[in-house]
Amino acid sequence: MHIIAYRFFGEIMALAEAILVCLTDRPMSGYDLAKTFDASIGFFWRASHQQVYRELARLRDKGLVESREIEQSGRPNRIIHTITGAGEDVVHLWSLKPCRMPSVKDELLVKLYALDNVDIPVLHEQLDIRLDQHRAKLAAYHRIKEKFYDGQNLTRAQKGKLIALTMGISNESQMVKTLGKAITMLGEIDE
Amino acid sequence: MHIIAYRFFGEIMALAEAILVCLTDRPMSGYDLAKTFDASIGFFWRASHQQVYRELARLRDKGLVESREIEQSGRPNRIIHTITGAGEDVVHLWSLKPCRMPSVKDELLVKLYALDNVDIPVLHEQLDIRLDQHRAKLAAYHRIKEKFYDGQNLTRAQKGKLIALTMGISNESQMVKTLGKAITMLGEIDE
DNA sequence: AATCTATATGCAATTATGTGCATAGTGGTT
DNA sequence: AACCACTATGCACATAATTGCATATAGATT
Repeated sequence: MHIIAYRFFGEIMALAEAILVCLTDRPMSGYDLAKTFDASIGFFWRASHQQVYRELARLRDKGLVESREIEQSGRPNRIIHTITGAGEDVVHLWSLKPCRMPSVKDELLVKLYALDNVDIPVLHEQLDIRLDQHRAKLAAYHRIKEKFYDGQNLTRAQKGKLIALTMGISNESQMVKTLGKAITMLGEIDE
Repeated sequence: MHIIAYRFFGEIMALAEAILVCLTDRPMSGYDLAKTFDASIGFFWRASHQQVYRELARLRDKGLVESREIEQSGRPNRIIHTITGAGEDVVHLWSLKPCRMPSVKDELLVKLYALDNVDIPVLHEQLDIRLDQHRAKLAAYHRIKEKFYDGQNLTRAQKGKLIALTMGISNESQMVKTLGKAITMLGEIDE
């Protein structure tokens, strides 16, 4: 019966679950959520503010979150969303389902693959830019780790976030190394 | 004028470019392309066979590929697609455009992030499954590298594919290591 | 005085992706 | 003899994501 209910809610929509997960921590407005997706959980699942607002409307329609408006003067009223019992059930059922492999889509690698049809100096620049982006991401991860997860007495919830963050750090530092190698290899071709 | 032409063709559609890139190598049928997306170029840009056929129809409409039918008996006729001059121009213009960062979407990391709302033994299994998937991918990359790119006299086109493949190998072996570490960290929480 | 940044919400239109289905013969396995 | 995998193409529908826009005010900077 649970499974039928889950089917009814639609099969594959991990954005919904990512939002619900954020709301298990504390009730939030769409704006708060959008900021969260620009930072912490966004490291593992990217979403724009439009996506967040649209998904919140759907979650409200399905009764997975409850929303109440907070009066404000000067700016639009805040709408605070709270996860419901049904929402928590959905999160739990989702946690039991197998994970899909993340879908790979990297233009930079396609350009390397297509080296013979590509402007090489420009590609070189693009690799440098990407290297900087990964370095920046790595630095941001490190800052967060030191700020929030460097203590000894971490809750289980914090430990989970730390594991995810640690994976992010490993992957980013690997990307930095690998891009350096790719730039070297590309340089050797130029000669 | 070139830029206007490019705008006209639609801004961001790297699937189109990935297909065109494949066709610079040799003319191919949709079936061949779909297989290529299951293997080589698909390591860097995933696409299903439906996506490939749909995109081929669009490329034909825009005059970026030319298609001719080959009679076959027993099974549907093969339709062989050849890249046009306009198609080659699009590839070259695309190579000059900055690359977007690949969008991160990994359910497994979201589940780690959401550790407190997740079934831990099931998550453990899911991590093991993912580990196997990355090991399999790594093995596949190695097989291809040894089979096609281990010689000394590589063309420039082959060298590009080798760089991309090398990055793939680095990333996958990193994922294998990191997942191992994550599984260990998760185990320590159980205690 | 004008511009920029942050707060706060959301629609409309387009593009991209995924799922299920339909067709149809050949050759190999159980 | 029945079933499955491979070859080969593609439609229809549904869901997801991106881009551009729209509104509105406070406070800080130039």
